[in-house]
Amino acid sequence: MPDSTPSAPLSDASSRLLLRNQLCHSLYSASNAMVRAYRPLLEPLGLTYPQYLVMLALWEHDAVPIKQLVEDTRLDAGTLTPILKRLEQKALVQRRKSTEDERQWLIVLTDPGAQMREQASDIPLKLFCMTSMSLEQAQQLKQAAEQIYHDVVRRNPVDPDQADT
Amino acid sequence: MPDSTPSAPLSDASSRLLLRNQLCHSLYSASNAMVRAYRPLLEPLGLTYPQYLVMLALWEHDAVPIKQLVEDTRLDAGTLTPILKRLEQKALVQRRKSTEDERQWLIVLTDPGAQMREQASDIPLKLFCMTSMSLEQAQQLKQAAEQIYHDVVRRNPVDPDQADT
DNA sequence: GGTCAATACCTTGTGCGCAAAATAAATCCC
DNA sequence: GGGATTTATTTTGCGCACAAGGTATTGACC
Repeated sequence: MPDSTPSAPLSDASSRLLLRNQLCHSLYSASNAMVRAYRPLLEPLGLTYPQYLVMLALWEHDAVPIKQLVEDTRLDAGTLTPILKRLEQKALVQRRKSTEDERQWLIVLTDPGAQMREQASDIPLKLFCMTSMSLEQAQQLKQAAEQIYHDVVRRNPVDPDQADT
Repeated sequence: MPDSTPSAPLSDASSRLLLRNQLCHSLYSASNAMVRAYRPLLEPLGLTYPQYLVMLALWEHDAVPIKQLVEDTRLDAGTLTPILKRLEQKALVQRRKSTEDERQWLIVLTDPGAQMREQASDIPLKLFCMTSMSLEQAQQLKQAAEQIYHDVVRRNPVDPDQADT
């Protein structure tokens, strides 16, 4: 392996700046490619990938405040607002004002929204089958992605109070 | 581990639809968090993460046609056009018409663009230090991300002729 | 040498990501 | 109980992702 996998990709500044040594570039392009791969699978449902994430969250817990959707989907609140608006336009969800806290909106599945779960049930397997990964590899990759997520979120917290604890 | 890491996350449709079993969700949020983590590091250079990717590519090969930048950065051509326009506005690159093929533009670093490489040299290490990953873990994650990228790109090719070969 | 398809690149339109600022309701606190 | 602070959500503005469609140049083929 003369140069495709140098033994010390962090050894000097020059090799660190090589695109082929950039873990983040691999992560970034893999994520984008994955969203692209979802597109034809989600197209029959009329969903985008982030919209699908919201539906996944709602199929687990219906009638949840937006705050919890932010937490579960890891989407930004400012991103979620227009996504929910579009899901509402498609008659998949409804907004209901929380009774005990007038600031909160509860997001509720409509019947079509709840029924869509069936049509989506084979999507995860289909996407997994696009890859040549073993289940073990996939689990390992998931765990590594989780670790990097929590690491960099901890160091770039939304709430500065959580920094360096 | 009663339910946080079920032994068979692909066993039935119900558990496959759980957000916590979605490798793609981990990948997606890790990638987004990573880009967020780059922001404060790139802010002194006045670059976004995709712009930084282009600069990385140019620091390797100057005076390249856009077609090669598409390949190296894995960014879409339609995405690259406005990125290059912004880099040009910041006087980091210039466009030069190729002499042997009038369709091609060559992207050339300006002096400030080339000199920016020095200021960027410690960014990869800084980001790596935000994580708690070992070098081995990082290399493993990179390789897994590469695999998933090539797998799903092969199955969702830009050029249909490449499908299922 | 003139069509015709392929190639390189750009444009347009929609949706997302996210920082920063705004709004409005709840809570703290004296 | 009234003003200050916090919390839940929305808005605004900019940049990116990408599909679809357009333009112009090249090269292949007849």
